[in-house]
Amino acid sequence: MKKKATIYDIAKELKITAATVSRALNNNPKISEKTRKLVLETATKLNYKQNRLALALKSGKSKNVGVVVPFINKNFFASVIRGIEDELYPKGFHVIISQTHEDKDREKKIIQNLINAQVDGILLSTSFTNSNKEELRKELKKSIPFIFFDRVLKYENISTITINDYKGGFDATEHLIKQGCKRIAHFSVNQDIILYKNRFNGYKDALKKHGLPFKNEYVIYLKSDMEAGKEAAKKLMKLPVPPDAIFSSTDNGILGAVKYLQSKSIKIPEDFCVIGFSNEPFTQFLEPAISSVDQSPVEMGKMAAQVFLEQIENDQTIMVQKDVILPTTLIVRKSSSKLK
Amino acid sequence: MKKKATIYDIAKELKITAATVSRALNNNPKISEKTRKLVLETATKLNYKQNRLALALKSGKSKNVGVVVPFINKNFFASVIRGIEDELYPKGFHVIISQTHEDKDREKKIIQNLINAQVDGILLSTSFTNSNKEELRKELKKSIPFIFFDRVLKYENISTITINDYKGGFDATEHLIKQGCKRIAHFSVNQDIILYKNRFNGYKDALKKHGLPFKNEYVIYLKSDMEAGKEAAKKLMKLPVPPDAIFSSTDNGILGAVKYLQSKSIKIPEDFCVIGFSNEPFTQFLEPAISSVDQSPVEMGKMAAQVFLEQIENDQTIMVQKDVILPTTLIVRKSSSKLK
DNA sequence: TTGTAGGCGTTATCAA
DNA sequence: TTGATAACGCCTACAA
Repeated sequence: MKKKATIYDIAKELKITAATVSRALNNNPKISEKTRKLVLETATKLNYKQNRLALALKSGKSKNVGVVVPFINKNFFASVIRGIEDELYPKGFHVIISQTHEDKDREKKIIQNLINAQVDGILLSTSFTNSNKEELRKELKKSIPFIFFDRVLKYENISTITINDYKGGFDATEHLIKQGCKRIAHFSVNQDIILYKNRFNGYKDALKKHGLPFKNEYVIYLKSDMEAGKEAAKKLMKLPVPPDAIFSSTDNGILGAVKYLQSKSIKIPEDFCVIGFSNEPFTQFLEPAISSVDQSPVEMGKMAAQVFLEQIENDQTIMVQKDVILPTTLIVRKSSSKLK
Repeated sequence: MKKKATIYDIAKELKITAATVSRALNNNPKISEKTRKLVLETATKLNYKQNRLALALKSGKSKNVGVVVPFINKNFFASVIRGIEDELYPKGFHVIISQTHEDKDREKKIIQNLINAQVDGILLSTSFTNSNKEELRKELKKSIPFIFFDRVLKYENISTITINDYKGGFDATEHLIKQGCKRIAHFSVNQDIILYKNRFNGYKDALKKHGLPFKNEYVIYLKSDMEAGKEAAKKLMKLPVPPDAIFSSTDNGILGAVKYLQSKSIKIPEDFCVIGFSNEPFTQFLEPAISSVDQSPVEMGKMAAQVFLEQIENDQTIMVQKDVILPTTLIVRKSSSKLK
């Protein structure tokens, strides 16, 4: 358990000074080949490793970025992080992850902690609702780039990466209409999170475009889990005029609905069409396979990382806001394929 | 984009010295109430944040830990990381994640990078095979704790967290036998990864215990994906005497097998029983729901974190090796429920 | 080409 | 109770 070697150890060994060692290690041109070679040899001999902490303190750049998500063990977020890490690792950045547990206070604390740790930027998908927007603003008035992805809040000078939730909702709904569905219900979630509102608006506008009436009783707000989906489907099917299709803003919700409908021997897609959102892995394995809207989460992560890198590079200039909207892809599977 | 405040800024503001400010901020008893209050007020006024980097350099403790996995967007690893972060965050640690992409060279480099970044410990699930054991040893001879989880290599003084893969394999196989299956096949993976070998051995011993013959042609080595599972099942069913059950070391493998069997109108579980390993979320949603062996990945992460914390605390004493073996849980679902 | 010296932000030791 | 100073490991003017 011996102490780690420093440039001073190398210097002492060679009877030169630490500055020279530093230069040799950093390929500084102003140094003789002999010394460079000698230093390099001694470095490996002593098993020297550069202390990134010292460098970070000196340079003011930690080469760490913070990524903040509600939970990491959710396929969507894990995939975004995959994209971020894939993109940032080759540039020498380390990715620090933190989970908010959907807790506002925890989120705030996490952001402060990351700032204290001198991360070079923070990429986050918020648990905050708009009501907390003002409170969060203070934290964001820092000298590092913040980038929101997926669950975003709009602030001046803060970049965002989202998917086109509106179009995703619109396309999914229009697809159901084109399959001949006439009474399309919608599962939504907390409207404080803007992306759910956007999907909802896409749904409404698709109905309008095709002359279908919007009915309040066909819209249900539920948590994103299977049990809630079952309950919601049950409620819908008890209506005097039940729907003949559901567009759900979450795959978990539609999963519950499918299970409920199957338990009532309602045939999908013949009698009832469904489509979810997120294209979770399980949707393709079910029988029937469930149509869904793909969000390409890995791409989202890469894009967030790229925007971050851009902002880092232009640090001389003004921090420029950039709002990237990624396209969605409608994945049509059996659950909504009524027509041949 | 103003510069961050330091304790010197506070000191200057109050016409005292930085040392005093430091003491006030750290609740050092040797300080007057007045000064403490004044410092605290000025700190918030100037929006002072402690620079963890400087502290880390000074103390030699970065309060960061590295977590190394093949890919983060795989449910199992994401869940382990969830457990790790949940456990470590309250203790003030940040979790840095890196992905090896199953690439040995990349893994080695990642470990070096993390050490350079002065992490206080590294928790990893390796991509190395035993053939690379010696090469990796050098990296591990450092002054920080290393902890292997799930995919482990055994070294002296390095702790490991695994599940009881042997018993998981044994229980799964025995369960199939008790359901009346007589010709049980096995899907395995790369035998260089010890956990697959252990599951395999559990399978063999269960057969032996119940007097069933072990047949080499019933064992197939495949990659963990659906397509490979389909192929493997096809191969098995073309045998002169095809099996009547499969115990697979991966859920993805068994998923492919189920799809193939269903395409051939073979009834599960009536005519054929299957059981997987890992209890991936999708297994419970399929029709039929697939039996599997649960590995409680979140628990594994928590345990890995706890072992790390123990080793950090005892840093005065010898680093003591600890091999934790977590229990598996057999999850019986329809796919292997032949008996009523 | 190499050495000297200062500083990044903290804390700890010793003096006052 | 407070101040002065050194140290953590590295880099970079500036000087030699």
